Order: sequence, then C-alpha cells, then structure tokens
Amino acid sequence: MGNTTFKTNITNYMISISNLNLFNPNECLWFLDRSYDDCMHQVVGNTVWKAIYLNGNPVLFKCTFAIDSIAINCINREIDLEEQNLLITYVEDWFDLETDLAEFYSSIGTTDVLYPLIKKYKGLRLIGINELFESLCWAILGQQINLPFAYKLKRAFVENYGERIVHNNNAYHLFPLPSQLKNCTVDDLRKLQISKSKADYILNLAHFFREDQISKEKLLSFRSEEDIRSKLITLKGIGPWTAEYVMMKCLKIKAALPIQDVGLHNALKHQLGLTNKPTIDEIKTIATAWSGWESYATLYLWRSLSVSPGETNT
DNA sequence: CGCCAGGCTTAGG
DNA sequence: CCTAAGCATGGC
Repeated sequence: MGNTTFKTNITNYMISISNLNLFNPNECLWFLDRSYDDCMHQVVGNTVWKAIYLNGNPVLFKCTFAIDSIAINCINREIDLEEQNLLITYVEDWFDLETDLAEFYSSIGTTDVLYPLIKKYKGLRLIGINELFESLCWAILGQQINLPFAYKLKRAFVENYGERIVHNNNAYHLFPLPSQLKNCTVDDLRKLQISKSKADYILNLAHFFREDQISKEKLLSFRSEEDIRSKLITLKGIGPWTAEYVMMKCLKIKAALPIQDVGLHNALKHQLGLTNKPTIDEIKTIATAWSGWESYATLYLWRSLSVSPGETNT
C-alpha cells in the first residue's frame, strides 16, 4: 500500500501537495543543499528551484516546503492543466512521496543497525533523479572519484551541452538530452576532464537513447527486477554498482542495494563499531533484515555519514 | 609522496 | 573462472 493520504490541489496556477505523512522537509532541504555544488537545482531558504522539460518544453519551477506540504510555483511561464498534472507527478516522483515510510519503519527491528537511524532521520525520503539518461550519466561520472570532483564534471557537462533558463540573472540548467549530444565527440568531453572511457560510455548511451533502444518505460515494463539489472549491465560502463544505483534513484525500486558501495561499507563499519569494513558476504547477511527496503536502508546509512547542521562530528 | 574516492572494462592467467 | 592494471583528478 502506498502513502495515498496526501492531497493535491490546483487553483490559479498555484499547486500544492498537502497532508504529507512522514515527510521531513528539513531533511529534504538538507539533502538538496549539502556541501556539494549540484548544478541541477538551487536551494534558497526553504525553497528549491529547478528547471525541467514538461512535454519537451523547458519550465522553471520552485517548491516551497512546509511542515507537511509542498507548494509548487511555475516561474517562467504559465502552464496548462496537463502540464500542471505532469509537474505534480514529477514532484511526487522526485521526493518519493508515494512510499509508505511507516511500513519501512515497522519492518526494522529494535536491534537492527538501522533502528537508531530511522529515529534520527524520521521522514527522510529518497530524492530521486527522475530522468533515466541523467541518472545513468551521473552514476558513470561519479564512478571511482571523489564527489566534489564528480559534481565539477557534471557541471561542466551540463553547462556545455544542456539548455538553461535564465531568471533574475540566475541560470537554471537542464540536463543535456541525448539529441543534444549528436555532434559531441569523446575529445570534446575529454576537454571537460571527463575520462576517455567515461566519455565513451556516455556518448554510447546517448546513441542508444536516440535509437530508442532504451527508455525508463521499457525498463519498468520488464517482468522482474533481475531482468532490469541484467539489461542495465549489458550497457558499457554500467556495472553492478551503477545498475543498483540507478534502480534506486531513478526507477525507485525499493529492493535495490548497491552492495559494492564504499559509502555503504563505511557507514556500516561506523554504525556497527567495527575496526574494518564488513565484507560483501557479511553485508548480504545483514541486509536480509531489510528485505524489500534495501534502497531505503542504503539511503539512511548514507545519511548517517554526513553531519547535520548544528551537530558535532565526534 | 601514497592512498582513497558513490567502479568499470579489458587483458592475461 | 579469477586477479591485475589502467583510467583521471582531488583531498587528505
């Protein structure tokens, strides 16, 4: 059962999603505005600004968070009813509002490593990357490098190949579409400090998307999650970690578990008070307790690696 | 300097 | 099937 208790309302181009249950706007804002330089959105106070394509047309909107609601405003132009509904769906997907977190929480036993974390980060939801091409590219760019550098690569890529909406002297970027990379070469991407192999993978993917050989809809129509994982791994540059990451962040598969992830290893080591990182087999054993909620388990463990504002890091 | 970062592919046993 | 090397660069 999903979290179907919230309501959406549209009046005079003002959209709101209200009556949110187990939604923590502060955790949400914290995640969106972590110390990384993410070029895909901007946080100002309790509002996040973002540009996306609705029916192929760029739109700038903002989400203002309150205690149990999100107000959505379109900034650069008026949008019709169909686009308003697409935007609502986008936001619901972006912040994973449909998921019934109570079900996750009640599945975690008091002795589980996650138990303190579900108390501490109650209402933290998985902030997604809705577009499949973007999530694949981002995962590839982030492979085996530190995150500040990964964000730097993404910004260079986005600023060079994506569209932007300028509003009040601020640029809001849209992630490059496969069609916008038609004339882009590996050497072009090398100039942005993207490695040759990563440039290959990304341009190869863009080609597949242009040929309609892969899409989010197609993947979601597969019979099993194992089929989705297998299909993703056939793509060059997509290994087990990237497949699980994308299943988690884009396809919103609750049982996705990027078990090779170093952040996950470090978080478990810290939470369990181990001297060494757990082995893959040990994690497999631990993760049996999270069955069906592996992606949220991973999210809460990742969250535990960062310090909240006002918290001391000891 | 060395080692690790939100890994993956390829080459060589 | 397995392990090792190479990739690109920044932070510590």
